[in-house]
Amino acid sequence: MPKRLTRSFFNRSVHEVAPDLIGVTLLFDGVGGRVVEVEAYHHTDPAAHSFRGPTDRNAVMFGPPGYAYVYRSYGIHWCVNFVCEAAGSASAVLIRAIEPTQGLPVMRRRRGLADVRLLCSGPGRLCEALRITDKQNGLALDRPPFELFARERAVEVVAGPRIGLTKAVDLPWRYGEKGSRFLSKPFRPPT
DNA sequence: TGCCCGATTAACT
DNA sequence: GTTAATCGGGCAA
Repeated sequence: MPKRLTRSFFNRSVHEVAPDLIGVTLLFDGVGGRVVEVEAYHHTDPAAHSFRGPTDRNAVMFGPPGYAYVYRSYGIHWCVNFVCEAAGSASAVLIRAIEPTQGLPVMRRRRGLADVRLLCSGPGRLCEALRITDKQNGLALDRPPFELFARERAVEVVAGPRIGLTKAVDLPWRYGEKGSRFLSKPFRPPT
């Protein structure tokens, strides 16, 4: 039986937590799968929502670690982050892609798609498949409806630049499972 | 109050 | 490769 992650998993540097999340199983109401792609954001990072200080929207990022920060992207999609480090450090990991393992029929229905590779391969896509919205903003990650299970086998993690940014575009703070078919975009192989 | 624009996605050419 | 969709946050005035 896989081991559940506790909230203390997140009470570390966001740059340790982010790669450690690859291979972790994330379920929401029993639906989800293995995390295969994430990005790290830190309050000193110009691309982070917390960079300019606390606001109504990013308040959860300034709270204690182990909670979900959900925001609206482009007025259309929802994206979910896991808050890390000590309260007030305002750092978080954006969950960008999941390899679906649990609840495939309901995810297909919500997404209106049959192709398993497109169900959760992107931050907006996975929130639609798991039905995560702003109603989940601020929820604890170690309590239902969230469930997190430690990885059961080793995974090979690769890093690269984050996606879709106009600031701090070169920081290599995107992490993913090497060779996964469920990434939102492939990682460029080292030259 | 007004204006610009984004941690995206899908549907184009 | 390019672009529309769509709207709240954040900042200037």
